Amino acid sequence: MTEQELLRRESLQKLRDLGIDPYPAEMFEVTAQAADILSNYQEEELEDGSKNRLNYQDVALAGRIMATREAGKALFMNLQDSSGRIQLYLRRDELSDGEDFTFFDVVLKKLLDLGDYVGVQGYAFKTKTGEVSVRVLKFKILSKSLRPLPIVKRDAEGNIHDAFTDPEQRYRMRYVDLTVNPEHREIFIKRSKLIKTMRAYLDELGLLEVETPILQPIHGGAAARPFTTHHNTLDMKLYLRIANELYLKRLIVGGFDGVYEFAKMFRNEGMDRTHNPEFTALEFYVAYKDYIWMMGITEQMLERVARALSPDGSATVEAGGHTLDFSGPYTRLTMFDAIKKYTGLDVESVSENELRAYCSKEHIEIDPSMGKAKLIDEIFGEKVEAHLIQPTFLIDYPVEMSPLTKKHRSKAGLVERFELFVLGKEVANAYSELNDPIDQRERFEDQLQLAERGDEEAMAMDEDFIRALEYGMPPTSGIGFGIDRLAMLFTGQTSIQEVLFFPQMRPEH
RNA sequence: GAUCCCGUAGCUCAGCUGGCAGAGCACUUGACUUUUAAUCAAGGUGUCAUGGGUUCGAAUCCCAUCGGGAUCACCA
Repeated sequence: MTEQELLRRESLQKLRDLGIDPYPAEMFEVTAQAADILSNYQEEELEDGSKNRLNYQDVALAGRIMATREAGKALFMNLQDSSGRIQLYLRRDELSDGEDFTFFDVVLKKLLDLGDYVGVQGYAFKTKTGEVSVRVLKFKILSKSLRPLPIVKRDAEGNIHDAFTDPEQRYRMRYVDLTVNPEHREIFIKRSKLIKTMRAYLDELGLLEVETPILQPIHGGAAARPFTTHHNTLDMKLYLRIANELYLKRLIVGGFDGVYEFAKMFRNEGMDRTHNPEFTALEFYVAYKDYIWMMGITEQMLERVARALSPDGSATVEAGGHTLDFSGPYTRLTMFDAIKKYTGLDVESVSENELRAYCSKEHIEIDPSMGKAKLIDEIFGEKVEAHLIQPTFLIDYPVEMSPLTKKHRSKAGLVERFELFVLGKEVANAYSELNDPIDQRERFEDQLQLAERGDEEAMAMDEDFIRALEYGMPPTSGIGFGIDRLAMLFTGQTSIQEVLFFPQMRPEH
């Protein structure tokens, strides 16, 4: 243990010796928050120049002590609660029992440490320098802190000194990060608001929030490598879901007109600043709609999110050096037109071999297992994606890349699918869902062939899903949003770890 | 998975042409009844990530390992 930890344990024992419980059991009733008092405290000046305090004259607050400034027989502290920080002013004569100054001189000045949780009762006032503070008449220790917090100081110009910045420590000890870096709290509050706004919108649309299995016997609905686990009683292999799409569509088969799920997905793939092994998706499916309807819904929903998260209610977001405008309608570009626009290449009229030649010339990595559709996707990823800064719908994908999507109503070889790109990144993926069970079986069979060709991510046949479609699924449109990506976008973060409370880390020791 | 950078006090960091382990904040002791990066006086911080090597001597140079970050590859 370090010197400071030993000292804190000694303080703990001394408190007990004085008959003070450092971890009392009974609740402490809080009647006010720091931010409320700071923004709403009022006083009036009387004719004789004295002040008449108008509100918060009997308040109880609780939180952590984050700074102390001793001034002889007076003491200033900064108390931090979940709303912010407020200054406390304590006087020895007001916190002592007659001539016994033990509580002030020993407990408050010696045994109290930064980071301790305390509860105080008193009244709001303004100090000589004009700072709204709480004059403390009763003071109670609620929980003793045994480790020193990093001390982050902010000077009069707002410059931060000795910030707690090491990403490794911030992620491993997020509780410390959240305590000392209020700007990081804000990211998570915004994330929560993002999800709340989306949920409210979907509820208004009349969709039903549902939950579907995380442990799945077949990992369907996306192209990705799964985590595997084992159920002892059933003695069978199970997969952590890589997607929930096939389950949500079963619910549409079952007669729900619209369902949504905020779902943790698990993918056993690489980790970097935009990928965590577990991540959150919002998926929703609505009967009797198509992908064109879904584009309109997406525009409405994201515009509402942008306005809810921006301080002034505007639909624009500053991120990655751009001002992103989420008010619809967004640009709609077919995949082939997008490639033509940014490369001049007309992928529709060229052969697979010509595409291979183009990729070699442009140093785009390809392998023999790739078909024409995959080559087009590679070219798109290399040459187009990064240009799609403002929200853009990319529509009408080759059928081979989209085994769960309905064939295009008028364009042969394509499907009714769109992906939404913002800041060069995909944030949503939507289709008119394939509901023809015979076609769906053929698509799964094509996937099996891809698997035999060496594609590790090809989808597996799901007989029960086919059976469900055979009973009949209404025409349906569905979409999936990457919630972490959206959170990054709307909070201006470039690393997924900054929008996850507990990003995946290697073991510490 | 590959490449590069980083790891020194509780926190932020300096020290790296090899020669006694450093600063600010935090902490300890004392002064101060409206301070606020409080101030003033005095004081102690340590497995220099871990293990090995070179050397009279290693925080410093070399090798390996662990952890993190950035870039690339794969993916959402």
